[in-house]
Amino acid sequence: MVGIAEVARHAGVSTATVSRALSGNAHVSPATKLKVEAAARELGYVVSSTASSLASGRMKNIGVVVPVLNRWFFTSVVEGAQRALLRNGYDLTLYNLTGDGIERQSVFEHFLLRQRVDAVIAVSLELTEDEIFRLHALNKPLVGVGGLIEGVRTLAIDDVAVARLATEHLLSLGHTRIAHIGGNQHYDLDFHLPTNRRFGYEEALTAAGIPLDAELVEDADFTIQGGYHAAKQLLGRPHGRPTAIFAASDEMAIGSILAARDLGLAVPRDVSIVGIDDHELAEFFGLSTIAQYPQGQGEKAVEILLDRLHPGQHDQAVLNTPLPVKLIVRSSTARPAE
Amino acid sequence: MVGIAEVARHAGVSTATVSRALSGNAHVSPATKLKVEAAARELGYVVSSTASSLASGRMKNIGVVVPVLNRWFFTSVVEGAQRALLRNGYDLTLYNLTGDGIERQSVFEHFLLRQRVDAVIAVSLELTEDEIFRLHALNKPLVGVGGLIEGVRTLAIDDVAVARLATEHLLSLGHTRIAHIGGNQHYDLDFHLPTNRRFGYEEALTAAGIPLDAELVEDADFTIQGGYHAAKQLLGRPHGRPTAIFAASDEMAIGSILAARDLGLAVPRDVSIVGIDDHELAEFFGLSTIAQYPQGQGEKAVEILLDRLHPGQHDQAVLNTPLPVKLIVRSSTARPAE
DNA sequence: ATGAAAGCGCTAACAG
DNA sequence: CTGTTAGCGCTTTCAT
Repeated sequence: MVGIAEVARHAGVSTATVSRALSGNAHVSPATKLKVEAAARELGYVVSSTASSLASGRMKNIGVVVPVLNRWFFTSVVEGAQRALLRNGYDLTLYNLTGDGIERQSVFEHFLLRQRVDAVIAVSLELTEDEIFRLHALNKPLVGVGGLIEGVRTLAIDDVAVARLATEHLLSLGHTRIAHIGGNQHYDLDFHLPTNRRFGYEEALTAAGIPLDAELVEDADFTIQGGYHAAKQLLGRPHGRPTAIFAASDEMAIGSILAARDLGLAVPRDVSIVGIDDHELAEFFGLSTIAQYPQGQGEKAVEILLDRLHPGQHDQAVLNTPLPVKLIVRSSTARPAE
Repeated sequence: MVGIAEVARHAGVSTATVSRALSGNAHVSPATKLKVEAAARELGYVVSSTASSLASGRMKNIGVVVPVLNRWFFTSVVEGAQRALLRNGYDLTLYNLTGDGIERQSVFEHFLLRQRVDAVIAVSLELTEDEIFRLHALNKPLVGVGGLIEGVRTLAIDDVAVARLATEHLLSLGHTRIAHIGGNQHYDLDFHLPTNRRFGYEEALTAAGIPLDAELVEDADFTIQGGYHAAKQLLGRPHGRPTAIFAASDEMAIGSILAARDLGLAVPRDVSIVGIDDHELAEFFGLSTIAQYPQGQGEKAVEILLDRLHPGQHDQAVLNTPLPVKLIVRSSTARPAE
């Protein structure tokens, strides 16, 4: 393995200069910089990250903690974060907490502590007090995505507002019997998200002068299957079938579309359906939805972290932009039939 | 940050002994081992991975390279690998090659070279010669999952055999007009997989004495949407509609089920459909399929790598077991109507 | 079984 | 702007 000393010799400078020239952490005359870069390239030199980290205290690596990976939202956030990190020369160490609990515990008690990461992104984690304590004890920049963490800057769309918007879309079309499929209390990825979306739904109805009806609310687990079964309950009832459903996620909304079809109901003629996410399948199913952009959220989380790690090199305006959301009207929503 | 010296002082031993006691890399008397562990726990000592790596040359970290993350197969492999790694005290550094090409190049030319990983898992990558050369030049244990790499041990199901099995399932039910939806040549994640599955399909038909019919083969991109459109072509034709479809992936099979429904055809009465994967949605759609177990593939890849890193501590029998696959018959396949 | 001490390869004062 | 040099915190000979 070719080391810094060899590069220094070839370039006719000291190792310190090589380090400076290659890392850009100090001024080096353009001429020597070129010489050094040429020597490095020629020899195929790549800095040893362990040696560099040990000496500098910088890891050029950030940890991303997710509760599960196999969900569109989480993988999208990770993809976005990865892209932004790669651009900046950072590695991404993934910690997936799925499993029997031992994994989870060891991540917090061991893995995150061994000085491997400069910062961490916590995605939609519902954390215990102890876990939050441990995260803060790392004393490293920390940002949450999609789920709030006590005392931590978190990137998340305004769930109440988004749910209100989705419901208002249905109201504006003339619907008054609007059902809601939300998460149940035991949906453990994030406790508040389902509750907030339900609030938004209720707020919109109340503002429109429509009384709440507990019969029109079903719980599900944020999957297509869950949405399917919940929608069957809602749409299969003999009296007072809703003319529209607002599902708290696109996957549940897609399940609802499939349930309606299986019951012989046409979407949107017999029932309008709207979701939240703009999931990759939303377009295929013609689903009207409120888009959120998880890849962008992942990228932004990285930018915030890098700004804390290297202050002053980033555009504060960008860092403080609120997260975009957008109503996308496709063919799953329409005025109710007479 | 509490260091090894402090632990040594508390335990009344040398730093060398602490290192040995905690890493298990050499014999330490049970008594002192206990003392050291107690001191470490009490002080909340966790070894600095950078210092440890620099001194030992071991990173306790493996790199996982994927072409995209947001697909069931890839995330499943990563989840499996992650679990196995966590159990063994290893970190997982993720490299997602999705993007404009710069990312990809920098992963091979820079990231993998900086001595961060002890080994790498390459998932379903179609690599250029140069990339393969670079991977080998790392001189590190390397295993492929799902896509073969020149000169590298690769975990992959036997695509030809699996496709044959799926086709034979349909044949055994009495189908003779069996269509196939496979990947097109430009499906760039892995060039051979679609081809091999098509071979298996053709082999089974030929063995059954059924002539091949190019009209019954459609290309798609391995997505639900792609499968939907391909199936519409197949099932919408006025003459010679197939009575069964073998799709090279569950996502395409699910698309086919949706296409059949949209055409007013009942599954399996009017058309039988079988896929490959046992995707998380397969059960919901009642899809008959050949299951492969990507999580298990990820775990196994890790075990093979760890065996190379620490020879002799692993069960060779397990390492050499072929990858399991299994025909799962649900409600999307049946005898053809008279 | 344990201790002393020499690095691992690089970065960052400090000096010039 | 560049060179000299002292660590970064741990592992591993080499002794004992």
